[in-house]
Amino acid sequence: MVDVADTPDPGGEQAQPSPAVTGAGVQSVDRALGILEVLARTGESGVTEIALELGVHKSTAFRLVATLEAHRLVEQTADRGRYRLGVGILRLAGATTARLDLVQEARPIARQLAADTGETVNIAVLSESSALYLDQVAGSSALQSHNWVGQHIPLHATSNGKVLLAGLDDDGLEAVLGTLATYTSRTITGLPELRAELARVREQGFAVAVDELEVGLTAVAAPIRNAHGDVIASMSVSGPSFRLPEEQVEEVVRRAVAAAVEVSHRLGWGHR
Amino acid sequence: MVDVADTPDPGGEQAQPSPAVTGAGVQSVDRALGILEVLARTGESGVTEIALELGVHKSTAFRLVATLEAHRLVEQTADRGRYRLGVGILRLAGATTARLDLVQEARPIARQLAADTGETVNIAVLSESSALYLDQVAGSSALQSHNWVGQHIPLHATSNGKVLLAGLDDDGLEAVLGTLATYTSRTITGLPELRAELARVREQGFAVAVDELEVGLTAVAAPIRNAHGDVIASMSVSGPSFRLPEEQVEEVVRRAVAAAVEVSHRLGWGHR
DNA sequence: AGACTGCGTTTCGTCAAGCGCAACACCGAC
DNA sequence: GTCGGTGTTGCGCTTGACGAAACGCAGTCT
Repeated sequence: MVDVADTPDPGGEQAQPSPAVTGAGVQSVDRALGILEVLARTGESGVTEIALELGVHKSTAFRLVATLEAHRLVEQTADRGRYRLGVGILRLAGATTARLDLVQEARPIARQLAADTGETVNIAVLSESSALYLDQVAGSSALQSHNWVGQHIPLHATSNGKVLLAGLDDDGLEAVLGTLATYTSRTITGLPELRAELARVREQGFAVAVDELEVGLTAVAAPIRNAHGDVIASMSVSGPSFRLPEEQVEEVVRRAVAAAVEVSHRLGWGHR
Repeated sequence: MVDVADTPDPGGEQAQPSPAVTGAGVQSVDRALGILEVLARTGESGVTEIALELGVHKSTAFRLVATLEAHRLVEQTADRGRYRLGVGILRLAGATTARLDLVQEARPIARQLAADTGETVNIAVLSESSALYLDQVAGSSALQSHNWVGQHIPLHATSNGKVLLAGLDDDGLEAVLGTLATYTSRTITGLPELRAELARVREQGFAVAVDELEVGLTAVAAPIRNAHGDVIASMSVSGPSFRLPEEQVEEVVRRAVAAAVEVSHRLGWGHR
């Protein structure tokens, strides 16, 4: 057919081989997924707002959103309203965690641990330079308490994070650690101090964080290992500091370590 | 050519048993989301398999998968391996659950249930070896029972409690159960009888309690589940026994179960 | 060993699918 | 009323996505 190259290639203007900053493959899909991320960040947005954020036209954003809506990944608040993430995400997330034998094996034990201690139990893995929470079992009260699943948490200021860091070698540590942000007066911000703390964690087989991420929040964590002995995840018990005084932390640590060991066994660690 | 979405029809797109993509919208996005659904169903698939399932060419499927991978929504098992859902899904889910509150999602449905039955509706969760009532919607009748919100109620003598217990495994059951106090002559006090009753509850998907906590008080309850299928709460309809004769209980049970299922769906429970 | 078959991956020319534009319906505020 | 804002919808044009075929690599059968 006609070669309507109105804008001919101006001489040697090679197309940049990697023009896409976002690592784009299929662009419309890329944009659609961008919409999901925008909604995850903002919680709720209108079509115009989304279009602005993505740098595309309103109508484009609308069509993408409509497609996402057909799959229940987003939903609109009113008949003529803004959009937010929908339940389809949750169904996919359920399938994601169901697939992870880690979560499968850990869940009953986590539940038992939560029942024994009366506090919230979390399971986290290392992901993209932070701790990603895979699963959570609420403790005594407040099943509606804040859900951390899917959240990214700083590594140096949490018991889970310290356990995960302690499982890395020096190279891995350097690759993962960024700047050590300060959250409270007790947050470990110096690299030497952190290394010392990690050595202690490695030696004693658990980590404790009191008021390091948030004042009044105490957490203990223990490593979960795979068949090779690598630390692949961390299991934590956390609650308000007043409910977890020092003498009780010992008992909680004992239970948490035992639970983590049990999960590790189920994953094939130290068999026979 | 194909008319894109003659009518958006946001309601009737379910129950397409064939893996064929749902249709309307931006085609490539539609296919990409189809891939997510395929992976959610199969747990793990190769490019060729996905392409076959979607009815597209291998290369097309690959490009879509690669785009999804760039956003961490899928990941491949090995360097040259199959694909499965990734952690990006969990991050999105975190943003979704952040706004999902059990009480908030359940209240409109509970209100409808109360209106339909004319009786009081309660929502309870497991907390510290008893049932904690989170919310209550009064029925239409003048005869009101007192407000139970915030109260801790014995697990073995209420319909809500039995539903919550039925959601536990044996270990959890043992951890939670104390002594089975006697409230009326119909209270279940023997552990074997309770186990049998819980098995029945588990099988039929609801619980009934007549005069077990208090003479003259009848209640039915159905489980509310999260995305993993765990029983996280229980929704009950309760009223004076004389207003809930046996033949009417059937109808109330049907409504209560339907309401609980609806709430579960809003919380991401699959299985339409 | 070698041929063969399967996989995931890459390249490339073609064409229709998706894009931006602009107009639309609708709502609330000045 | 007008204006500015929203989400929504046709419509041509072109860009971006598609399918066919080739490629590199691992197993596996002969």
